Amino acid sequence: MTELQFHNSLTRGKEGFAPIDPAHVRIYVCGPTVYDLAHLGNARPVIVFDVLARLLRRLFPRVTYVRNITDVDDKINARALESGETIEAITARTTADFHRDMAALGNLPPDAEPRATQSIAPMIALIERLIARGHAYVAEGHVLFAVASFPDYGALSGRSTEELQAGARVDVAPYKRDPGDFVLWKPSPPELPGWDSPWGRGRPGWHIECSAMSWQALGEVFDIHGGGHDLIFPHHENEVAQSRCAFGTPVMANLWMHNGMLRVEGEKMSKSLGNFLTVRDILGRGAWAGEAFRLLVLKTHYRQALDFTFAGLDEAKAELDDDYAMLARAPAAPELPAVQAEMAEWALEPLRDDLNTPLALTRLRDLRTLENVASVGGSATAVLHRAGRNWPVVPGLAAAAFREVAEVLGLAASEPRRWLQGAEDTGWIEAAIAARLAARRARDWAEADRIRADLTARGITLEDGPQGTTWRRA
RNA sequence: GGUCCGGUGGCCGAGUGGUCAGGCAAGGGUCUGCAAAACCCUCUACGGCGGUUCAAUUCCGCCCCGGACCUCCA
Repeated sequence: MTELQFHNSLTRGKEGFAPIDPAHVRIYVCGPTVYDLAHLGNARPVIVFDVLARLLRRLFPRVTYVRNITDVDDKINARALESGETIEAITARTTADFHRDMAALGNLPPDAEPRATQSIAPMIALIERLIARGHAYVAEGHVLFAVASFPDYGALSGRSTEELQAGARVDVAPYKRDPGDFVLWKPSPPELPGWDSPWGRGRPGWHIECSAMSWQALGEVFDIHGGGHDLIFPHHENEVAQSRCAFGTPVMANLWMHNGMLRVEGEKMSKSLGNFLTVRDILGRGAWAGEAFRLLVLKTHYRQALDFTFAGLDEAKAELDDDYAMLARAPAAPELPAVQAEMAEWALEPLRDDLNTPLALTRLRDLRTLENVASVGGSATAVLHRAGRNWPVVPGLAAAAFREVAEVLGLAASEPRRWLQGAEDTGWIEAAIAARLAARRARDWAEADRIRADLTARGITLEDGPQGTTWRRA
């Protein structure tokens, strides 16, 4: 059995994973800023860490997965100013949209979803602690983190303080002691959201919320912190500085996992390029699109850059069609729990090695082939050779293992018939099939073929099998 | 410019110091009244140049190409 190991951004290498509390794994992932519909780049970390959470739940007695909602941010303020909609309305609507979109991509909700606006008190407590310990200072109504007070600053992103200073932009606020110092708290004018604080009415800086919310939900030090690769600097670097300095701990989280960026048709996704795609845009292509996108994402290792293409989305749909066709014809699982468990473990094993979903998917496809061989006919030799096992080829067995593995990946969650045939009224199709059956019994092949051609023209594919004729939408 | 990550067959995409990735597409076959599905076969690649090694796509160096980040709201 492969040791459970993950790539740690902190050490830039793979490490064996052992939770601080073996009975309880604690994960924090940076969630969305709710000012607009989720785009494809937002969806990737949600899918990746959903699979991670599902895997860990299978391996450990208890998992707490926390993903925040950032509902105080200047992007939100700007949006409210230009649209006239209230901040509360924007964040409430966008949060609901986010939940709906993520569910449509097959993601389970996190165990806790704290909101920044409901975590102001712990943020203030944290900032007070940082000031008391000499890691933060007040200047012109702002509270700033003093980078120079934290020797390990830059360790996560792999930058020295000198490099950071050299890279500092020209406009450094004059009240900063050091160009790298960042805002913990800033003053708010009356027209912007604000909370009373020891430093006057104000609002939090970007980074402090995650330190506060992870602390509240998971404690001073926890197991895994995740997010997009672009968050390593400055966001995560600053989180680490805040949390470690506030609590005097050697780490904030033991393991830092970052997913690669998503591109669209070979280009960076941006509004100016006109290739900005929201999750909604994808979902609008059909009932199949959410799951197909999920598969597309999982086909690439999470740390690699992912190039989204519509051709790739269609290919993912075609693969799911075949998965569901197999599931639809597979009989109930035979009573061979030990073999079934072995098959599932074999397919799931790559996930233990830094969440290698592409390899797990390859093995999932091998389980599909195994089931097809068992229930339709063919040779299992190649698959059994790859697996290095001599599993019995019994109808229903590999399909049961397939379902088990697919559940960890959050795939194949739909009812097969529904996926293949849709939800609309299908009486006319059944009638046509009956008419064709009558023609075939009468050996009237011309009429039988005419009926099939007619159905084909309407996007219905017929499949004659030993149990009669079934159909699916093309 | 700095730091980091990549370059695999028509496309996507794992992995490995030497005997199999896989998927999609394409071609051929088995099966089928004809089909579809399924299964089988074919297509045998690892950016360039050096180096280490009995052996490198896999390790090392250099180069080329691509991408990410380089802060407090552009």
